[in-house]
Amino acid sequence: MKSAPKSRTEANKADKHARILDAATALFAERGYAGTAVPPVAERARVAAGTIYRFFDNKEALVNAVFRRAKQALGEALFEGLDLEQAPRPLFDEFWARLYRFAREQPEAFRFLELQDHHRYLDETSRHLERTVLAPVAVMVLQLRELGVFEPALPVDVAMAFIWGGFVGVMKAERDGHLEVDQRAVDAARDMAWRSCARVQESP
Amino acid sequence: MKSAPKSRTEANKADKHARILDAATALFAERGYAGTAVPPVAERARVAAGTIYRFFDNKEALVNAVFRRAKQALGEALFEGLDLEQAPRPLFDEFWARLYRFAREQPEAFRFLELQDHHRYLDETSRHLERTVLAPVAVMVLQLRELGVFEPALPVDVAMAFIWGGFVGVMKAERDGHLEVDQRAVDAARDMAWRSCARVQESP
Amino acid sequence: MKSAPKSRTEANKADKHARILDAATALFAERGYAGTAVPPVAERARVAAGTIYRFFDNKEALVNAVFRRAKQALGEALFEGLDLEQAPRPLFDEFWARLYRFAREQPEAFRFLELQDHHRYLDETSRHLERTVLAPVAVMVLQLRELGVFEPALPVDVAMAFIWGGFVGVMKAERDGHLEVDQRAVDAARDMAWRSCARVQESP
Amino acid sequence: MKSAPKSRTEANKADKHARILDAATALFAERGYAGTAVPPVAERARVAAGTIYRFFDNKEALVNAVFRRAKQALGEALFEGLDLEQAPRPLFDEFWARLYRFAREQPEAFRFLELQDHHRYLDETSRHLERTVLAPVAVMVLQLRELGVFEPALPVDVAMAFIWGGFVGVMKAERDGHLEVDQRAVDAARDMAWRSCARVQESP
DNA sequence: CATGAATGAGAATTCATTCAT
DNA sequence: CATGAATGAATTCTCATTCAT
Repeated sequence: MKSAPKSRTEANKADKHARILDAATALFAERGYAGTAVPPVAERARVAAGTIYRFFDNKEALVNAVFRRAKQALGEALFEGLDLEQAPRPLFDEFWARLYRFAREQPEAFRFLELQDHHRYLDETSRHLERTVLAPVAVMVLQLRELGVFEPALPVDVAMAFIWGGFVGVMKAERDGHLEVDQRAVDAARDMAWRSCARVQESP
Repeated sequence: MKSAPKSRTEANKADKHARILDAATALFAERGYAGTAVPPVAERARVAAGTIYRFFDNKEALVNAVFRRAKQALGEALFEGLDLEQAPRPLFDEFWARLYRFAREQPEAFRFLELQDHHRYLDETSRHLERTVLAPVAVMVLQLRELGVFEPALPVDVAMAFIWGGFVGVMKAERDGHLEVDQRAVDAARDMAWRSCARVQESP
Repeated sequence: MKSAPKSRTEANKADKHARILDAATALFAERGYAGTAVPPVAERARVAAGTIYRFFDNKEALVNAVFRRAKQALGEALFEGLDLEQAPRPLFDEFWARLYRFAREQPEAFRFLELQDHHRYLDETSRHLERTVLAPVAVMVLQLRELGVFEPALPVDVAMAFIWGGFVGVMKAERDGHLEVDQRAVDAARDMAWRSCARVQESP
Repeated sequence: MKSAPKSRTEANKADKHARILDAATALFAERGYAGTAVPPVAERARVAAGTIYRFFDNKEALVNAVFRRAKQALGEALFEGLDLEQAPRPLFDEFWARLYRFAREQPEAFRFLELQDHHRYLDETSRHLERTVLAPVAVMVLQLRELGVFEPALPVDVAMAFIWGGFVGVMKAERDGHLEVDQRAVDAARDMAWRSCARVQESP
């Protein structure tokens, strides 16, 4: 539990840090890492350009910080307080709802995470986070397969990549104007995701 | 079929044009649009930097040309000579095989198309192409739905976005080292894609 | 003799002032004026960056203060309590020993004084000091010349410049790794300096 | 032997390279390395700022190039065509005259070489040059000592450092306004240098 | 007074584009 | 036409100085 803000100064400092990350997330999401200059980030964060370098060693450190915060936020949005004891389908539905909520509530972080032009600038810590944050999904998929709910031959890694990609594809299609993602569309995508994994009923 | 080369000069010219597009595709795919400088493109294409500007007005025109060629190549790879009269599942399997072959044979074009940091630089012609190239897929999905092979409630646009996204997700996972895409994985992904759309068998 | 410290506060203040000058001398000596940033000076002096500006108007004023203190320390080291009544050679030897002691005991001040990249920032007072501190040496040289110990045709200003330069050259050669300055080397240099001025014995 | 200029373009290129080195030498000599910004160098060389980076990787590479050219020019000025068979004193006088001519004809290179604030940026090649260029002087001093012209106890390295330092001290005193270096002064300094090394005549 | 976070002008460097050859 | 050296605006980053706390 965070204690009350220590002082105006410290609160302010944390604030600036967050404002810089917010601004960078939004601009990186919009224009890509290489396409974003530092001064616009500063301007959006309402700080001077030099201030960014008080918080981050360089642009690369900044993009790593943005990445980590976004990835961690995703992990929390997906798993914090998630009741793993539910029945498979309700569990899957809640997972999907959380995914969608994240994409809606933190669209910039979500979009940033899909982007790829910063991948070459991620350091080892970030790459490690990349690998771990979605690990619980792997466990879920594995269990559902063991339970006979999912296809027995379903490769876990392929399933995760396919479903995540499918969700991203739907959100991207919306951004590109090919699609409007309303509740009906989200539900349709969720059902596709489910069916893509679910064990096919044998006709008796 | 292309007509015979008019003259050594013209052949040479066409060659340079292609080399520039090849080089730009590869570098854009690797580093993103903003992350790629023009001189390295020239070097890789074995032409002088100035020569690029004889063929393309500026870097933006170049990326549009790259995009169009890649998108068109995708369209051709997917649909050229495709026998639409096949039974649904074989048709789907062939479609998937073609998709995979494109990703393997033209990895740079494929990767470039997934990238997003050039989207803001695409002109109207390119955006139009974006919308039309995959239109035949929409037709396919629609027909399969009408035939009762696909879920009757399946929204065509969501289905396309989801499946394309799923495929991209799998290929991306491979590039990110999360996955090795061998024939088994491709088939697994294909089956997921099919199941995600296929009408669920009612237990009688 | 300094009067007793007025109060804890004032003593503290004088202390900070001295620490800042020490830090600045060391860093200017090491990296040059333009190559030294102010914050590292503050850090080394264990004060805040802003504090430096309570004592000195700006970086230029700081370097002038550093220069004056160093130059004055040199003057004191060379002449304080020097017995001018000694015979010429012992006097010269003591002068040389003092010079060497200064270079060893206050290496940073000594090195700073040789450096030249701050000269353009010196103000009139500093430049005046530059001219006066070594004035006693001129007197010494002049007297020795009058006494017939030094060459009658020896130009005083050339002699001073040459000998000072020679000493600096030897210390610099040590810093550059061309030379190790032990007692033997110091003595050799002293003898060179003496001979360079001393009246040549006519062979009878 | 250099062949005639290959083409206007190549001549121009070599020209720019030289102009940049000239400008950098002058400005580094005047303001020091850290005190000199790149654009003024470009302006003085009548090229664009970016052009400097076509010839030199960065400012550090530039200062190394400046150093090498200056040091080599010094070596050539001192030793090219020098008749080592002359009698000791004439040889020494010619050496001194060459030293003085270099200081007068290439004052910026000479002053640059005395400066110290670029030493930390010199690379191994430059440092090596530093050590080798004046090696012939060591040989000269050694021989004169063997011949009994110089003091038998004279340490060669100290002698070189002292004499070089003495000469530099005289030229620096002129620049600082303490002295006017005319022929009489140069000769006086030369005689000091000679005496500083020469074997003292024993009174019989 | 002392602090040190913040500033923003200015530094080094890159790169899209031009143009003399 | 093709070239690639040259350009200079724009980019990343630094640092002397200020000022709220």
